[in-house]
Amino acid sequence: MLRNDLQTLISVALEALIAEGKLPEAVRVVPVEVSDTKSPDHGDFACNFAMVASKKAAMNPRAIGELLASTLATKTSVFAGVEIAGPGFVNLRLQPTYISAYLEGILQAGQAGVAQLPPTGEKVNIEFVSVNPNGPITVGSGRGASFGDALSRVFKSAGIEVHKEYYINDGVNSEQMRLFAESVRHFYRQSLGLESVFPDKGYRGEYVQQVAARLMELEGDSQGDAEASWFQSKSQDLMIERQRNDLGLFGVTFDTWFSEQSLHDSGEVLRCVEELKSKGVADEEPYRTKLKLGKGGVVEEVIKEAQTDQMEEDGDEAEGVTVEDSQASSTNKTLWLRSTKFGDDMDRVIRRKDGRLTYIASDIAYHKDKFNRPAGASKLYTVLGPDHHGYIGRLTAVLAALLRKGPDTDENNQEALNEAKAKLDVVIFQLVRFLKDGKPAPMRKRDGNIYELRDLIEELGAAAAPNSSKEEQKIKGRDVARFFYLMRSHDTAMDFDIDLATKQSDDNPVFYVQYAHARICSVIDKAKEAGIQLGDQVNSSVLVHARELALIKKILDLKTEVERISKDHGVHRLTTYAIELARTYHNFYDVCRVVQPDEPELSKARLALCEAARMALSGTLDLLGISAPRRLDREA
RNA sequence: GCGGCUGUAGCUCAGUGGAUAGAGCGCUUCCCUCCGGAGGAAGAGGCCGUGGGUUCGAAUCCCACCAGCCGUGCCA
Repeated sequence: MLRNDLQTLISVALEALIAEGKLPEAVRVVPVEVSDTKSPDHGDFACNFAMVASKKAAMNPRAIGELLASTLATKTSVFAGVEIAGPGFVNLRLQPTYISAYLEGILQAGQAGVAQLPPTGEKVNIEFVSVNPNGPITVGSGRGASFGDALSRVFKSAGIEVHKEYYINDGVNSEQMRLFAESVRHFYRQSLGLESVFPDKGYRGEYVQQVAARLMELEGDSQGDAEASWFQSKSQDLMIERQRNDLGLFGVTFDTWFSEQSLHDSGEVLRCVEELKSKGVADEEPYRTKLKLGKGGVVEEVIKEAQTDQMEEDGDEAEGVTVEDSQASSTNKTLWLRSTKFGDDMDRVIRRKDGRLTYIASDIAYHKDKFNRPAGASKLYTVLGPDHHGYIGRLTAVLAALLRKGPDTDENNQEALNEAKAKLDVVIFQLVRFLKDGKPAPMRKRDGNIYELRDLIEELGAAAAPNSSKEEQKIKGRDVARFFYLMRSHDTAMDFDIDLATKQSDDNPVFYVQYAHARICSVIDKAKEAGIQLGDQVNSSVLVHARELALIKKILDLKTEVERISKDHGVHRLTTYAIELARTYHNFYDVCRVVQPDEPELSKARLALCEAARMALSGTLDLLGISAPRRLDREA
């Protein structure tokens, strides 16, 4: 890459200066950074080394800059000029042919290589969406889905092996699932004309009735007297299938759909619980530790409270799972995970007095198991919505408890906690609000219906391509929805402006980017008609125009973006990059005519540049999970 | 009480500790002998919430405060 190559050149120059004794050894630890310049007056790139190293070298920054500049200036094939400016910037003005020569590398690497970094050997598991199997994928989950999927794509592009995972909360005795199943049962019986009472606090949404209708289709009318457990298992499967379809419509797929219940069935949960007991991080002593935390998470007070019967009623453990195993239910004591040893603000219940296990118990087994996908995974990412903020502490504590080695000492516990923090990254995305006619649109309606992701996709698709087929509308809707979700940092609350998203015109940034791609394709076609072909030998050195060079530099930036985003998860910057790349292309197009039959060499080189820009645009859109159409037609 | 997020142009928002803080929309102009005008160029518009600190240098990092959104405690 261009930037890396410049960094290397500077590092080599610095080494030479150190060897000659002109710079002290101490500056070796100062990192070399190459940054963009704001104004073309400052050259192509700038290096701030002189200012940063000034203190270490005990030298005036301009003096360091002079040394560096005069050394670099001898590389006349690379630099057209190296100047000191301002407080000590070394401004690098590159030879146009040095920049344009990079075009050949881009073309050789091809579409697959335009954003691809070499393998790092790192392996990660990323879990996202994971909504309960008692409802559809909502527009709220859409944010997590687009973010998690795009982040996975960026990881892969950054040379990291990725396993995408969806966790199904299908523990058999969850209260929510029971209610959901009874609601389905009610609608099923009702349609048979059987007597039925709608369950208290049951689910009324249209999708519940659709599940009942689908059951009728698949199983006929013979199940009117079937038990709730039958309905639970069947409706759950149908709901998961629907979730999978909706996510597929959105372009999101998973490598594994992992069943919570499978961990109970295999006995893995109980094995893990025993393991924690034998390690001494879980016990049945009748007390709970709570930490009163002050500012910055400092422990102000440790409260050790005796267990009362009332504690058993705590709401946060309400979604328990009954274990049929007699040995588990035979005990009459609460089993505590001493998570306060690992940074949690209170101990958590693993198993209640009556033998029911809480979801913490499954989380323990699940997190242990996750490291197997991909085999030897070194890091787990969990993408959660804004209401799950409280999970960070307890999930980290769960993992730390698993990882703890040696006896129960503060040092060992702290070390385990540090390791857990390094291996588990819980990424919380913030709230998304939908605006329609300038007003917030309700996510959950009074009649029990839910604003579903599939509704959003259809709505956006129909607006973007009113005369197209349903299939094309779905693609359009998906493209617009994903782009809008990803325009803002996952870390900040966003407004999704449906009115703007439904515009098929200038204002809509998705089409601005896709238009640039379509425009390039059109130019390539036109060139072909004029007898100028891609794939011919290209002399890139004829590309010396400022707009041509700016475009090449912008294309090369894609890998820099990928590398950075793989570290800080700022996926939204890809949308900014896509817009900037499109703009840089339009700038080029406006001034540099590609197809010029009387200038065959220049035409070929510019055509090659068009293809490189096309690959970069297409590659960026692919990272976002958005299509790169060859044509874009405005519809009435 | 504790935690998270936000505060940048009239509006919606970008912004890697760096030089004169950017884009889109809106507003005022301009560019089709033309490869797709869903395009391009120019202009007006800013105490970067407030006050301290760190730094050669802060919209960016740290602390305090103000305002807003969201989550979640304790008193049991």
